[in-house]
Amino acid sequence: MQPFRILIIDDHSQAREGIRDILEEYEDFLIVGEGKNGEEAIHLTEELMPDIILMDIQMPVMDGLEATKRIKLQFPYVKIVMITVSDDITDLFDALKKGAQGYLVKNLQSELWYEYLQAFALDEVPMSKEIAFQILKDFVKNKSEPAEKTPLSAREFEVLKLVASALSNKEISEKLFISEHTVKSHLKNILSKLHLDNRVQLTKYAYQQGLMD
Amino acid sequence: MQPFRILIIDDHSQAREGIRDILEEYEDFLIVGEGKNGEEAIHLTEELMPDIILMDIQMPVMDGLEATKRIKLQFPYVKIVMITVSDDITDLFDALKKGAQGYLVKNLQSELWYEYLQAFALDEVPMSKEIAFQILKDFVKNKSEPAEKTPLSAREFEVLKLVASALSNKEISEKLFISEHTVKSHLKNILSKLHLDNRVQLTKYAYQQGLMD
DNA sequence: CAGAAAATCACCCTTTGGAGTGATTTTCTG
DNA sequence: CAGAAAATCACTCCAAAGGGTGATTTTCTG
Repeated sequence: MQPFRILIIDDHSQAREGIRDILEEYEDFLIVGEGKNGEEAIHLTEELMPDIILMDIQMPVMDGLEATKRIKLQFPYVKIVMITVSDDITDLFDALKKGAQGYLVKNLQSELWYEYLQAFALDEVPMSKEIAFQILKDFVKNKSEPAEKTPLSAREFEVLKLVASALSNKEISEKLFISEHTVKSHLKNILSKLHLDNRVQLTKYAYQQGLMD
Repeated sequence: MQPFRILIIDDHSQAREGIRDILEEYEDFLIVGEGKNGEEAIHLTEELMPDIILMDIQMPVMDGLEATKRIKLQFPYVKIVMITVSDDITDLFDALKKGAQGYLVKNLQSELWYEYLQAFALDEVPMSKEIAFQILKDFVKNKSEPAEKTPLSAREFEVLKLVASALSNKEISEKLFISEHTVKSHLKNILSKLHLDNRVQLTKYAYQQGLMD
């Protein structure tokens, strides 16, 4: 089996080194190139045809989000994982909207990097449930008023998961010891926040985002 | 009190071993013989006079259903429990019609095997529909492999994927150039075949089974 | 070709879901 | 503590979904 060809894009050379050190330990990953901004990312992608691009979000010249959007337009089959320091969670949603398939926090332990990328390369995980959940939770905790992109509350997230588990409103109400009215109310808010129309779309969303087991 | 004398009939030696391993832990069960097809089952029954026969359904030479029918003709007081891998639900009903008093799914936890056989041997359980129903329900819930007997047609699979894409029946009907009635009809059949209740469960199923992109 | 299986459509009826609106209580947080 | 956010509940209305039953046409297959 051939190794997965990986391209690293980050403006900090130490960051690139760190990632390289982590991944070089594993034979099934081959780092085929490195770049330090979005423009280089595009050129290197054309040139090297990597399987996976690890892309920093904040970069000079052209940032990771813009580069992701353009690369996905030209090479939709390339997988792009955004990397970032753990603070700027909100950018993740933009990243996903622009076409990134995954998301990694820089200061993750190296084994987790490997585990995650391994699964990611094999299409097993769109984005791990834990990471997604963690991000959402952090997001709820840290961010207070992004006004436009309102995060789900913990309770709403709970309801979300039960809906996507294919429970009816009635079943959810019994499980949470609240009235069916309340479940409907939560669901209404969830759908509104996520810009979805019904529970089937929500279920699809939950699974695609890797929020479920 | 004497142990119950048990005869195991299964064409797979590992299966027999598995069952033996489970039952040997309990003193009130004694395995008096083993056979690998229906013919052997008949001979061994004449020879050994077991109290209970655990009989696989699918076997070469003579299958478990036929063997059950003949043995019950000759030795009506012998109790026969059909054992089977979890897939072939419909065969179980045939087994009951042919005279089997009970059945067990192979990949049941060992404690349940014991509990069930224990009750069975003591005539505490007249092999009622309750158990059948219970086991069926459990096993539909836990082990939801699509039954081989009823695979989805290509069209049904097409509808399945559209449903799990979160399209409404109306949208699906427009996409496929058929009436909404027909979509409902397909969906009804799909849900029935997969033992699901609604489109949300189907969506969950589709994603969990990796049927979606 | 004939029978079986699949696909198509129709109608009825009940349950569930979702939008809209509004209100009260609880919890969090500066 | 006070105000904000979240959680709770209630009610109406209409659309969507799903079960049951049955029928016709098309396609597959021995």
